[in-house]
Amino acid sequence: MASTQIATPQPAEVRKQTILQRLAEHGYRLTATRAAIAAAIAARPAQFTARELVEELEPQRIGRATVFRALDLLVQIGLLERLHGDLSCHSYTYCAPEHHHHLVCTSCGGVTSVVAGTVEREIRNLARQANFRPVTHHIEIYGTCQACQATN
Amino acid sequence: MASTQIATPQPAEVRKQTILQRLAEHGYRLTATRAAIAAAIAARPAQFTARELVEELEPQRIGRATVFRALDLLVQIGLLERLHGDLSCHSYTYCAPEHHHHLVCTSCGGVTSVVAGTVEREIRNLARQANFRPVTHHIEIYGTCQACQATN
DNA sequence: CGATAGCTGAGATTGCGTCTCAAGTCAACC
DNA sequence: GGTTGACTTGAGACGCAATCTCAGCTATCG
Repeated sequence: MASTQIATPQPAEVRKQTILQRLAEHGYRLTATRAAIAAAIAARPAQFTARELVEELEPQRIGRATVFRALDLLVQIGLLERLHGDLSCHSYTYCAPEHHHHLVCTSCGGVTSVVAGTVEREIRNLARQANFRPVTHHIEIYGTCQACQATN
Repeated sequence: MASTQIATPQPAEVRKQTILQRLAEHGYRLTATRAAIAAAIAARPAQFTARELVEELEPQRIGRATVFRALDLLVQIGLLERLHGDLSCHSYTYCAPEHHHHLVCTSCGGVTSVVAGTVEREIRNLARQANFRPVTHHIEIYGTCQACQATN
């Protein structure tokens, strides 16, 4: 097994079903509202903000509070992750539950997840040299994805 | 030169002077208000929030807006950096302008800056494998610093 | 010293995110 | 197939950080 894996994105329908299944597994009820939220999240190509989701779902009479509750739930379950862009506070991205990092394209906004064993090892080395006991870490790499490199 | 360097903190007075000098270099005026803000920032041991700074400076009749303007300025110049804790949105930390990463102690809140050549290299490798052209990246490592390990 | 561009503070304003609570709905159990 | 109880929801109020505005002030330069 290579130390670096690039996650292949799932189609929207699969993602929606995954979200609903995971909610059920964790003992949450399957409601029409949650299905609508799951569909909206699954349909988004990459990262999105809470605000966007709220605006998209408002015409369907789904309240702000409900959207925020659902986002929190999904972050907790591990199906969404918060990203920390420098400008707007945080955005969310759908992702697999294992530990991984993000390649964020500043041109198209696309997010690719990678599992990076080598980097993990170096992080641990680094912390040890500073007598620091690492618990968790965030790595976000900003740049240009292959598709956007081609079009520019 | 080792690939990993742990930055040694400067005394507060030096930091304050550095801030004022940098502002002048960038063509900004040196005012009593900015000196007070610089002193307040320099006196803080580690990371701090905008709110803390505002509260500290309010009794001196320094307005909210002014503090935020100063923070933005210093981030732009590269003397402050925004950190992204998971809970409260962002906090600031004083830091040297070169590229580096942070070891954030979740117990005492202390921030240590490290320059990590090896990790940088692995990041580039990782991006190359994904056909991604990296421009910048953030690495934040959360855990327990040496002092806090001892007291627990 | 005088002019002016930059800086400042107070308060209004915006907007994200949270809280509350009554009403609605799912799911388990009979 | 009903009943029950706990979970879920929407609307609006709310709290709070951050931004905006604008009139007055001041550092800097000539």
